[in-house]
Amino acid sequence: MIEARHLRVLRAVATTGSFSAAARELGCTQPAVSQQMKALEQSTGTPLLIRTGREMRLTQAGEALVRHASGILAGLTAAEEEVAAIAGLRAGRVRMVSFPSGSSTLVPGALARMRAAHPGTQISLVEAEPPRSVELLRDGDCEIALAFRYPEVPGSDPAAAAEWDDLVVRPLLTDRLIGVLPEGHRLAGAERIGIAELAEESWIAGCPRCRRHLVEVCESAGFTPRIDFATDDYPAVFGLVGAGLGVAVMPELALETVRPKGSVIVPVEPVVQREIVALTLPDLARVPAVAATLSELATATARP
Amino acid sequence: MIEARHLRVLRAVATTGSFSAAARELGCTQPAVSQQMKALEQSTGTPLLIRTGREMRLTQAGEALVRHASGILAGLTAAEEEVAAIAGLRAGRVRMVSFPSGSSTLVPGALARMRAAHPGTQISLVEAEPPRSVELLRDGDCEIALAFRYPEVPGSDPAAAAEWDDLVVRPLLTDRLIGVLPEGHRLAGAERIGIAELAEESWIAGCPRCRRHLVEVCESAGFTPRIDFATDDYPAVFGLVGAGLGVAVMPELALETVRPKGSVIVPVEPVVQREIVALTLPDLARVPAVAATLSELATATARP
DNA sequence: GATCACCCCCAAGGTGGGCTTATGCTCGAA
DNA sequence: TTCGAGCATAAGCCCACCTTGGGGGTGATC
Repeated sequence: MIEARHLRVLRAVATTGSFSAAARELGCTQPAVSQQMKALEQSTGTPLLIRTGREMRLTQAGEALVRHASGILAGLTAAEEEVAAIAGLRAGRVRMVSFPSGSSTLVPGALARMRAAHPGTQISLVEAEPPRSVELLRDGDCEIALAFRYPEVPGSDPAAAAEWDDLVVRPLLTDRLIGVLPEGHRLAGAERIGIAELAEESWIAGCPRCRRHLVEVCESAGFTPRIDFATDDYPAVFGLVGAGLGVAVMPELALETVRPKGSVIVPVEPVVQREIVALTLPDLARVPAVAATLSELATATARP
Repeated sequence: MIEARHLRVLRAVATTGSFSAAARELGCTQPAVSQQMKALEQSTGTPLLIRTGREMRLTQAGEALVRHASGILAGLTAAEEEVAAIAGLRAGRVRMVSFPSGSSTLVPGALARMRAAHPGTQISLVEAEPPRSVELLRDGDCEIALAFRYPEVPGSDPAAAAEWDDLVVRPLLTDRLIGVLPEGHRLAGAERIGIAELAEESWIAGCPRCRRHLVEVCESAGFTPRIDFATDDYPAVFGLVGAGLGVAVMPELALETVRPKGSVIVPVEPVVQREIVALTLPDLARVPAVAATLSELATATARP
């Protein structure tokens, strides 16, 4: 087995013409060069150098090795350079998956800053809801998944909390849920309302996880919500509420891109928060481009 | 510094998909693979593998390394193969230099056997007299030099004996010198003649070294030969002797290709022998193709 | 749902190789 | 002839690698 280190030494000996000069060029002592060449000749089984006292010449086998050495060492340095480019953020690809209201608000700024800071990196974004996005992450189809989670409601199934225990969970910000009522609702003018006050209302729920959490919160408040509609399209929620078909709770973050029409928003008690997090795999968290993107996401969402 | 061994392991991990399978393929234990990959990741400074519990995937940097690995490892195996071909006598070049009467007699058979036994080798031959041929050898312009030497005459300069003390000297055969007389010479019918009987003759000498030795031998026999002609062309020697211009001594080997015409050959006393040897450099003597050629020369000249 | 098999990581021990320093030898130049 | 340069060798130290043994986790199977 020829080692690349041996080829490097052999090439230095061939170009400089002596062991001592090669040692100086390689930054080691002359016996080190001497021993390496002896080891290389032993591993190849044939002499590579001719020591004539006057000068150091190559045998035919030595010439063959030197001829191959340039290509091999060039390949090695090219590989090192490419890896170093990825490690040094001069290259690298980050595929991000985000849930809809996150991609429209949190992500763009972070991506723009990432591109500006590290022009060589390629950041892509697709949208997917949390269960699917985590699946993409685990399957290797993305590097970062933006997801959200609700605080655990006492008495509910604790399985959800362990859902991401093998992932790196990086909290980005907490998003408060607010109530959405029709404009003419009896509580539309209230400063804040208790969620139990909406026990008799018809409810419009969001995605399955949001819906599940809504039920848990309502049940801990003493009632089971009557859910007539379920959609994770926020403009549709506003439309349904505005049409008087029910009430809803909605992440405050959604309001940054969707304007209520025919409905009013009211803070609800108890304060329900969802936490928006970035998820990645432990190994990926150490990939420079991924780490940098996570940092950009964190700073982009840091609001004092 | 990326090492070829690491690339080999990484490629095995990438193709097999697990450390254990790679270890089986490489013939080592699984912790060895694990440690090698850790070392490689540490030397590159970035994760290369994603351990998801289920399967082992490559990061982008890992993919880049594997992509380069094939070329690098192919280059290494190609280099090993070429060197192995030279070491295994499936390739290799031997440039031989011989003095004229050697090349016409000793060499052809040895070269033919060499070609037959190792068809991949390339044997070439050029002619040069000993001082020049040794120079070619020392300058790296040939691998084997055929030369001859005379036994040291007591009282003469011992420098000649040390001329080749840094070379590998492989004796091939000893060549007896015989006297050449004109057909009508008074001693032409003798069974053998003492060299002192030719003290008053006119002499025809050969190459400078032959001439020098002739003088030494004659002087130890009590006379100084009168040398009127000097040529190392044996047919010319026969011509000169046949024309009655003098007497000569000549290697018996020369008679194999040159037929005397107008002259007779007579053994002389004391028996003067020259030793024909193959010379090479110590390092070259260990080159397989050179060693094989030397063996062929030795067996070709072994006469029971 | 429990067990089994597989796979990976970690720690410890032993062995081997590589580098360095120091020394001797040879060769070529002044 | 002396001096400097260069290579080889030996001894010693240190690091790196490999192996063995044990533990934790996961997925499949009964």
